[in-house]
Amino acid sequence: MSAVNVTDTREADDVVTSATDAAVNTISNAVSSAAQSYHHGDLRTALLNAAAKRLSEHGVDSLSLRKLAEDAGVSRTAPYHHFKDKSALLSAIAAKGFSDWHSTAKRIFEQEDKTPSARFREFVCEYVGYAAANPEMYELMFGRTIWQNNAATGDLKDVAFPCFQFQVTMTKFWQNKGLLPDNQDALRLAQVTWGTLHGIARLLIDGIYADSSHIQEMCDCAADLFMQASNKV
Amino acid sequence: MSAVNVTDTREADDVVTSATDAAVNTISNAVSSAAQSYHHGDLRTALLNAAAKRLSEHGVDSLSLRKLAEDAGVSRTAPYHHFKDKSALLSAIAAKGFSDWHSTAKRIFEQEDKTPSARFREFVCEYVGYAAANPEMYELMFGRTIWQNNAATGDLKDVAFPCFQFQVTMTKFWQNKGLLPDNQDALRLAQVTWGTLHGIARLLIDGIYADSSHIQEMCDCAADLFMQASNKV
DNA sequence: ACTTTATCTTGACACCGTCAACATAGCCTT
DNA sequence: AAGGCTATGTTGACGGTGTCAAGATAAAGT
Repeated sequence: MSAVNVTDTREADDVVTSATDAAVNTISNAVSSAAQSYHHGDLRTALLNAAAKRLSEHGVDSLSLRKLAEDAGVSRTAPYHHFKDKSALLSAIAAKGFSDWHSTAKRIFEQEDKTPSARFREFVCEYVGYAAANPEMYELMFGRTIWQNNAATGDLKDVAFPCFQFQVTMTKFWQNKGLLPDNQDALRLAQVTWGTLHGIARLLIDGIYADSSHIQEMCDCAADLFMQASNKV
Repeated sequence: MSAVNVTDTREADDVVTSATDAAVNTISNAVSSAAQSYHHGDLRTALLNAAAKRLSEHGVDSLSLRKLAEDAGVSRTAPYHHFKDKSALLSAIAAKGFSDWHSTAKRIFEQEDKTPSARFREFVCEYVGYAAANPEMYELMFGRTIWQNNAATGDLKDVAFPCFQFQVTMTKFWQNKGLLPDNQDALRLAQVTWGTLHGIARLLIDGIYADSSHIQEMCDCAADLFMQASNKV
């Protein structure tokens, strides 16, 4: 009865292919661990992958748990065994984004062969460029969807805060190198410089009074502005 | 049959108060023009008022057409006779926000009795202060909800663009007064300075690595930064 | 072998935006 | 004044959403 029941519930409308599917499963199980038996095998990552795909292709707004479940070939409520709710799933995606960005930032910052000034300029461009190139991911990472009401998961904070903190570290370095004014508190200055990049990114992403064809000019202008401010009178 | 039908559909469960309601209507009609007859009288503004209230109290996310309709004492689909869709209603609210902000900005900018420097500093504080004091309205005005996919109404653009343009006008003025570096293109500089304010505002509103207790310090830091940049070497 | 536990399933509920079809009432024309 | 036009209201219905509850299944531990 049990075997019949499985076929009934999952493939009642397609008995022919079920045998084939089973065979494929055996192979793909060994290779990619993507099972199609009653228990999925690695639904969590399957959901995250599907979400990342949908996110970049159709935007954060059209991300529904039900669609993701369908993508993963699983019933609507299955995701709830891996994520507390939708917000938790979004947080998990954003966490990966922060992790990636943190690496990128570090890589740029630690290029010993380039002058601090060049690295600073590159960082500005890369930041805005990343946002413009991955608008939906940026929106998710730095948008209210996740952060409002302190809805962020503990896991997310664990990844995001070091990322924020790094901004302060870099700011201090640039202050020491004379690229940024050292008559300002490092934390405030970090908030303001980051705010500038964040603001430009958001204006670009949301299409408010800024066009992607002007990214380079805007970044240059911002970098000039900051570095000019450090040239004492 | 018609009178009976009205009572049936609208107050079938409360025949007792219907007479009282009618009496009240006669009065309130003369005074506040808020009718409760079959035709509401001024549903459009009633909806906008209800929306503004809900917006500030419960946030943009919990704004549903159905709730607004209920607030206005009207059926779910009635709003569709006044707004094409939900987005149009949100645009209308945002339009009022832009109109208000534009006035505020002008008022600050045109204070002849204060020095340009003082006005600049005040503008920075007022901008961020407005955002922090009206987070939901700010989110609506400058958030992706309205602007993404070029979904903004023509009416909205008509109000918002002059508001954006004013930012450039002010920037030029401050450049002329030597408060902002004049070796930068006014449009770019306006985008960057505005971006800074926008970014700070968003970080504050979304609660990302910035706390409302530091608003003043952050504004001062930003203003210092910009004005320092104009002091040539 | 038995039980526990993790995982997945269907069913159900309360929302939501929106369309279609119909009802009402105020206004305009004749 | 009578009759129709149009603006504005109404209910009904559809497909979509997140989420809970209760039951089915399989794997893992005893």
